[in-house]
Amino acid sequence: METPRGFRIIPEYLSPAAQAALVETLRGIVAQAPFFRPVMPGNGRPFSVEMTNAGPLGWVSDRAGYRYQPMHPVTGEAWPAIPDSILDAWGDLTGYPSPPECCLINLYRGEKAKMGLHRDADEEDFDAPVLSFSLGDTATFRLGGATRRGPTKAVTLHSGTALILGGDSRMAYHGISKVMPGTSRLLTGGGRLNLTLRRVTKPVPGIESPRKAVP
DNA sequence: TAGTGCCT
DNA sequence: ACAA
Repeated sequence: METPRGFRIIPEYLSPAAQAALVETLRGIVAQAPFFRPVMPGNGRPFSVEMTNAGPLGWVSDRAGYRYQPMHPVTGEAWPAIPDSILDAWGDLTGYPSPPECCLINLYRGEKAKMGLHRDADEEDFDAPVLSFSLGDTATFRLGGATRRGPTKAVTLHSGTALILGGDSRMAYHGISKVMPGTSRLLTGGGRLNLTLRRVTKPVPGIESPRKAVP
């Protein structure tokens, strides 16, 4: 298949030291917002991955549907803040003028943990790219096209790899078809973490919303 | 249809 | 393909 122009993959974007530091930060986030297992809308079938979020809005799924919401579905607490290092990476890699509002954290444990073909379509803003980072065990990512059926391309994601779905690939179907247990020692107890950053609401025109004051 | 489970 |  022809690779879309807005699709970018940056192997080793995060150094081993940066990965270790990020995992440490994520430990704090997970302590505040524990992983939960979402279920499918309607039939209530459980996901094979566990999830939590950081940022003003978190992505959740339950029998009622997919949505973004400001609180953890189990604890009712607000999501923790997105780490500064991740916000910096968003600016660096996307150049998008507004910050991401959701950092979805997916945990893949064991051979059965997968993510079927889907597309990120619950946002209001489809202009912003989707940025994601891989941590821990190596995985096979599949990139499809504009429909759920049709050919897909396999992309291997190692720990530290950054991936961007932007432009003509923003609405492409994609998923994780396989995770190879034991291929990384980054996470205690093994497994794979994926961080997905998204802008959810449309930025208000004229507001650049920098998070650091300009001296 | 962000699900599983066959089959080729 | 499935079946809600």
